[in-house]
Amino acid sequence: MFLFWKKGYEATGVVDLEHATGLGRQSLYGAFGDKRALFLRVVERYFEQVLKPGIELLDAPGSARANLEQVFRYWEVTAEAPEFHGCLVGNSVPEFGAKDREMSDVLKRKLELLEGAFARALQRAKRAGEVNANLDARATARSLLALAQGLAVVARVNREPSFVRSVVQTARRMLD
Amino acid sequence: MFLFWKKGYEATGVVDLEHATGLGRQSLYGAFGDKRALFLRVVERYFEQVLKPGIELLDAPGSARANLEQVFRYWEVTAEAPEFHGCLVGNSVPEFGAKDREMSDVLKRKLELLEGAFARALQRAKRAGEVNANLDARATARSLLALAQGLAVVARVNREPSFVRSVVQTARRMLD
DNA sequence: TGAATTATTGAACGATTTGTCAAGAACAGG
DNA sequence: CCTGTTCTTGACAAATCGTTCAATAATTCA
Repeated sequence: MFLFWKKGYEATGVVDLEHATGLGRQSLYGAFGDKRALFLRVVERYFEQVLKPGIELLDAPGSARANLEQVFRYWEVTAEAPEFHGCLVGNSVPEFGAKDREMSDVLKRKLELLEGAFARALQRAKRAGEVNANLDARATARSLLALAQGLAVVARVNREPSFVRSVVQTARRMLD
Repeated sequence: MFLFWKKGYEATGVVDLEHATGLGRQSLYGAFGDKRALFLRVVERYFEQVLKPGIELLDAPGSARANLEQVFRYWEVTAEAPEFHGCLVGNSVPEFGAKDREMSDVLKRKLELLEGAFARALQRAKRAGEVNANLDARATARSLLALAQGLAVVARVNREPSFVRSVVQTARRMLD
């Protein structure tokens, strides 16, 4: 998973995958079919291990606003980490967007699930009076998604921690 | 330029470049050196033709707030266009981020120039009382950059015009 | 016009790509 | 212990990658 995450789909060769997994070639192809199918599994794995915990955190009972704040803090610690490779889903969008509609749809669905979780948390925070009452939950959820994806892209080249903090600060301001 | 923009660096072969430019192979290599050098030229060209006009628009005299609004409208029309391929710079970040620091620095500089233009416009709008007086120009500029890059990524798979409009609406709200 | 330089063309290069084949190792059940 | 199945290993095949070579065409300049 980390190979695809770090280097992207095309730049990762099957020989790299062999070294990373320890499996031989025939085992890889026997188990997954081909490279593309393996990548699909990796996307699912990435969603389960990275995005889904965030979604569950947003849906966790208690203060939705506090949940959102925790997600923002998660953005900070990951994007400031010395080895940050953005979001596997977002990284893959440009790579498949022009030539693989099915893959694009898979990626799109993952982003939609994240957007939905943001929207639910915002709606819940709104009802609890934890965020601005005039806030458009749907539009804000979409913007938080875009902000996160943009942060994932820009923070890969701009390594200043202050950059990440500026963006996260704005994310917080969006709720008030 | 459009080939790299649409398909990315690795996915674009030199045979594609021949067909796109009409030039023969030796001519391409004689004129640019190699594929990577050609891509560097393409990035410069993209900056001149796409990003720089936006920067100049932000720096244009008159109402800075109006200039910002015009940029937001530009986001809308481009991201909603039937053939939208995101931002060449942002698309390239994941592709080079893990293996080509020099290229990453080039991409980083392009994003910084955009961020700087946002910051100047925001500062100017602040002095003119066209935006919230408590606004942190630097942080907001960084966030507008991230929002734009995120929009460029997500809007490639989520083709609903309402998505783009939601994000742009939030960008406007960030100024108040 | 003639000679020298530049530009273009098609073929070929070596390296690397994904995917497959076939032989051998480990293991299962009877 | 022997046979049949599964798994692993390395080599191989076909295609494509970026790049270069060699020959031809075009152009420039005296």
